[in-house]
Amino acid sequence: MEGTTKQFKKRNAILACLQQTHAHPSAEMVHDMLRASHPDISLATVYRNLTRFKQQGLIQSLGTVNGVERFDANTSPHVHFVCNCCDAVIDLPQIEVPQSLGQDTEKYAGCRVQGCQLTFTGLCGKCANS
Amino acid sequence: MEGTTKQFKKRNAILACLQQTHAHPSAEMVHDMLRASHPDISLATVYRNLTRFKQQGLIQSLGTVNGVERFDANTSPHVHFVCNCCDAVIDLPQIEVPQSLGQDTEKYAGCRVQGCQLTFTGLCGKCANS
DNA sequence: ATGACTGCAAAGACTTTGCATCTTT
DNA sequence: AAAGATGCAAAGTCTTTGCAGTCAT
Repeated sequence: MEGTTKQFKKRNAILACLQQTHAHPSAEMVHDMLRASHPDISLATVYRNLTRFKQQGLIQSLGTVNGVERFDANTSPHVHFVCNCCDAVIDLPQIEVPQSLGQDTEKYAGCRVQGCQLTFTGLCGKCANS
Repeated sequence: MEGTTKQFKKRNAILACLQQTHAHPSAEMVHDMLRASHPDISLATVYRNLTRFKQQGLIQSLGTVNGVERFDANTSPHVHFVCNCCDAVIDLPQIEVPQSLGQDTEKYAGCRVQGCQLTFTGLCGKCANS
């Protein structure tokens, strides 16, 4: 068979991994997660494919948390919370950034806004209670 | 004299540099800017003092832009615009993130919010017209 | 003397890249 | 055979750190 999910195609596994998790993983986290099913997958392949997916718009980067880039397969704009203690990243699909803020930005900065990212930081539930 | 601004005290020069610019510089940008007045300043000293200022709360990090950390001596929470083309960072003191969003975040994520960062991205005035 | 700050170079952490190999068409 | 994907190791960037020398008190 020649479908899109041949077992030896690691690219699909990497994308699937990102789509199935809510952990907003780093390259190394993806690598670790895939080791069970693909014992010989290399970190370079993970990096190469993450870069590719990013360029294709299949995933987005959340920027770096403690020096490490984190990724999200949910490319629709949404708000995140990052725990200062354990580096967990939590989605907040319920929250919306008022459109007017983008318009104000264009007005005040004389720029053209293409995207926006709102990130709250603090302590996640677990870390707050320990 | 023994004031706080002895010429051989580079720490003050680094902080002053950050306070006097709106460029939200990286360590290397600070280093370059200070070379004129302090020809022998080392990049390590800049990094060391930036780390120190951050810990002391004298400056804040904006996170990384294209893999390079950027700093701001304005520690009051405020919105930024980052140009995708030239990496310029622009302050938007006029814009405010509704308080309610932080409260909603605590509610939905079950977390304790300590800070928030809103960053718009796009093309700055210069890059949009060229 | 003691403690603090710095330059330099080495080390570290994260990411990218060159090359040979293997797979797929 | 040709194009593409991958592993491995080397290289590259950005940042931190160890150590010795300098300055301040």
